[in-house]
Amino acid sequence: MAATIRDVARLAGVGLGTVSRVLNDSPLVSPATRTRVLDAIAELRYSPSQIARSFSSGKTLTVSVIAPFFTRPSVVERLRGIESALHANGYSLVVFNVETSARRDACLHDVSRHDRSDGALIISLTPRAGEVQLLRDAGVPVGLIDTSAEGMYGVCIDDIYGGELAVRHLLDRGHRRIGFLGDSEAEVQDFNFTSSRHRQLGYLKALDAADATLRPEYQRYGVHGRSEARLLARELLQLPEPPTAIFAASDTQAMGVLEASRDLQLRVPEDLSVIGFDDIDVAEYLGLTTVRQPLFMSGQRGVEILLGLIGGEPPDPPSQVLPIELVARGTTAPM
Amino acid sequence: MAATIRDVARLAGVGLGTVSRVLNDSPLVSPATRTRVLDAIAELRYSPSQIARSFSSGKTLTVSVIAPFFTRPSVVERLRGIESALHANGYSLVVFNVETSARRDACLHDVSRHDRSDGALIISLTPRAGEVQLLRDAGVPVGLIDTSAEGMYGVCIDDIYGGELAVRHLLDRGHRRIGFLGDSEAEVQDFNFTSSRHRQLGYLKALDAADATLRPEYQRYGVHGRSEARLLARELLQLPEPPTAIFAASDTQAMGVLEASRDLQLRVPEDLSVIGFDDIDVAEYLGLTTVRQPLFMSGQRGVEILLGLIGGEPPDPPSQVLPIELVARGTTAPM
DNA sequence: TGCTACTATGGAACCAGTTCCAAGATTACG
DNA sequence: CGTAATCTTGGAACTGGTTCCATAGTAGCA
Repeated sequence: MAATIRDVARLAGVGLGTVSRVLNDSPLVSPATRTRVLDAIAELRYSPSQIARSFSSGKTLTVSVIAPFFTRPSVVERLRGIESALHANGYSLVVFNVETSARRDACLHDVSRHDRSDGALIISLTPRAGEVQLLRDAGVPVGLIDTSAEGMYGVCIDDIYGGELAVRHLLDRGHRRIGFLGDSEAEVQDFNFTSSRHRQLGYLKALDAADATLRPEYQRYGVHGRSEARLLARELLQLPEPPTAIFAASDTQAMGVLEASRDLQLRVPEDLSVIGFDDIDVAEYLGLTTVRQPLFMSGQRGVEILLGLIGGEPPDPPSQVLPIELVARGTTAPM
Repeated sequence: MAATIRDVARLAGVGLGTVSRVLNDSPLVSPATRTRVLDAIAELRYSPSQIARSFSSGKTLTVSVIAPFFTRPSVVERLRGIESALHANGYSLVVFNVETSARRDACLHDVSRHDRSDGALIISLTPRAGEVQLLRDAGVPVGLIDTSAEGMYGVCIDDIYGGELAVRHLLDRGHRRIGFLGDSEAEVQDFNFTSSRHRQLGYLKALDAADATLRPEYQRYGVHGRSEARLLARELLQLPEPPTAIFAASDTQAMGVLEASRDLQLRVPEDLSVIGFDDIDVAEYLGLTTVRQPLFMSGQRGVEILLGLIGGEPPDPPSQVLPIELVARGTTAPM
């Protein structure tokens, strides 16, 4: 049986409280006593029970992270930022991977039960009005990453502006027939993802500002993934009057577009310009032009915000907007 | 203030034990009483404190996962398998990302403090003899994934055989000048990674069996990563008598080799055959020939083993070896 | 009817820490 | 030297569950 704080107290010949004080680095212990206690701790190879500690103090030093499809490169990179910042602050992270809408709802609901963790970070999933209310009522500290919601705190980017940035890059190079490829309606609804839609809004806005004709058939939606995007892109490229450039709502989907152009023997960027979003690791390898967002940093900032909330300080401003930038590589060219 | 089990007992007009029994689905409660308790629970919107529960029962329903470089695609895929299996069994996972040897040692040591979790899964990091002893003494259930150690339990693959498989594939296609590209000595030492070395042993074994001359200059080592591999591959390919095929110890490193051949205007597979290891997601996209190992399944199996251990049943056999297979794609061809 | 066996229930004790109050020891200072 | 202020210290009470023992109630059976 492992030693308890009482065993230590007995061996050191001091009281319970004194041992607790030593453990918590309280200044209210004389050096001599402290030494005696530390010796006893070493002798008994005592290590305090974290569970008992959490139980009595009410702090778990743990944060829950709800991440949709955590194998997606962009999500992984955010998680790395989160882990790094949490670890630096002595916190652990519990990961919940959301791959179905049922799990999404369950996770958001469970978070409000405020138990095993001191707070939660939610990646990319936008809480609906009712859920926001639930979370607020429960009083759980929550930080949003890659999304925002009325009355909640977090970090995000301006996806609309990002979409504009991408499409303006294409317009500037003389493209007028520009396709868009984004997430399926079902996915957007089920998970309440917002970024694909916002990026599309930016696309529409940029086209509008340039007086380019909008063609509904140039906008395609499919389940997020390379192979789905490949099929959609093939459809786009086989239209009677195919687009000369395609803006994919994510780098992963842009990879599907590249595959499709390979399938159809189209050269990129000579016959087709392709631009993605996120600047995930492989984008550089592929020479993919894309809109870069600070993924790692989003995780770090999310943690800062959340730890602030846990400490009782609401961040100001409530929602930080991180900078994004266009990274021009080899998959886009003038017409 | 949240309601406690005592509030529920009072409202339902029953004893503490009875409420606890209802919560734990004990059959020793009459239907009428159960209903009364459930009503009280609903009325108070009571939800049991997980921490208190863990504290008093000694079970945390949580598992720690120690993962080196958890952004590497292969690791992420294993994590997904782990999360999926843990969630199916009502467990949560706490992730520790190891990116330095100091953290590796700290994590392995912390696990033995058996506290916040019921057990641990260790990915790819082989415990050293002293660490094995420490873990055994601490009595913490531990499952190893992608590695094995004397007296410990887990799942792995036969990396030596995998290396042979890869090299035989090249030999069969007439290649005799075959390079190998693996992890740096420093990395292997610091983290005690074994797979790169084992794959190299398979490489040596296959070459030996084929009476192909071994050339020390054909074997290069560098920090795991695409750009490092790219540099090493460039060195290999600029030798007076360059290899006609390269076996990279991982798909990520194989991508570096592909970059290097692009740099040097070498066509793959016409001028150079390239084979990787793991069959990560992008391998298919790149048409990379590789040795596939069941990553997702390794996570699942690891969880099965660990939960068995937690339940008191040592797995038989102690170490499972998962099947691997060669996936021939477009980056390898006959000379 | 009386005795046994089993079901249902209440609640004290326990898990291992933290917190805080009371009290003893020591120091400062007039 | 006495008194107040400050520093140390001990330990009871508390956190919110689970467990288990004692007991009341009930059914079964001769």
